[in-house]
Amino acid sequence: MTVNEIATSLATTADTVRYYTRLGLVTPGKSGNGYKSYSKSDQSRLRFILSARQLGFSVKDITQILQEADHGKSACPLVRKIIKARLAETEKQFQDMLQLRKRMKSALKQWDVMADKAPTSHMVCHLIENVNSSDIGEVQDE
Amino acid sequence: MTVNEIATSLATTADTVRYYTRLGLVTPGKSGNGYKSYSKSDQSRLRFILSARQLGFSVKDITQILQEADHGKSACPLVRKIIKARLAETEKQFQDMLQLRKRMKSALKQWDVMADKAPTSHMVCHLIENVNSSDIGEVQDE
DNA sequence: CTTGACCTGTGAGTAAGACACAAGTTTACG
DNA sequence: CGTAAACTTGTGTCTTACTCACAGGTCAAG
Repeated sequence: MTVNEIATSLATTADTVRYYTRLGLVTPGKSGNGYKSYSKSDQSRLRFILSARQLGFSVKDITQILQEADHGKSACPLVRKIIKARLAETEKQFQDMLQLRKRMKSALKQWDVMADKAPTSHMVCHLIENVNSSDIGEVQDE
Repeated sequence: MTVNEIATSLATTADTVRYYTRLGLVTPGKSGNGYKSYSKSDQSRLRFILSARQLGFSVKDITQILQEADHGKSACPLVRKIIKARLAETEKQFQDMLQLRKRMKSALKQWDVMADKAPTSHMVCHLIENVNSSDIGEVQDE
């Protein structure tokens, strides 16, 4: 299969397949014309990669996992370990994003009743500089 | 003030201040020794930048806003416009992250009762390849 | 034989800094 | 006064996971 064929068969883009190929995660053969030729097992491998990405594994994680598997070891213990770390990260990012969303919504609300003003030397935009962080629920240190 | 002084006064890092300086968002003077010298108004400007970042504005957004303000125009209309766009983006990312978290949690749960297996030519790690995506679509949080 | 659609590899661009490095400067101390 | 530690400077590279651009090779149709 050519790049485009395999990409569409996996519902991804040719560029993405080329990217993983470039990193050496898949190693297609060459057909007579010099084009890369992807086999069924390349397809399995790519399917694995795409599934793992969907689960929040980084490409680096996947590289590691694939290396284990290529040495004949079971990658499962590593997979279990990594996903726990990634889940914790995602949880953190999730909370951060929740906070950000809260700040943004609160700001928009406050701004509804505020006028536009011209900038001064010590204030660029009073909307931003005067955002009421106690409303926003932000915790300042010191 | 030196880079470190202003950075700590704003609870950020010297590298971040240098980054914004590099982009030309602040233009400190030089003191005799060639070190950059940040003034009170540089400090105001940096405070504005950091506040805007906290509200989800990109550095590019901020560059634009600062340009308006430097031409003496009120940046408020632009600020209002941009934050709406950013809030929509954040909302999208938030939903995406919610989905990801759901997938991750569901996978972890499924894997609890699954054994480790060695890889085969058509399967790298059955944990990932056998994740039941229909389950994933309907899992509830608890 | 030409046209246009496909393919190739490589190089650069993205966001927002973090980190490295060589070199100049200031401060403290013996 | 010498020097070593602890600062500072600019510049350049690294990160993620692709995405796009480019110059050129290959192939099927007319």
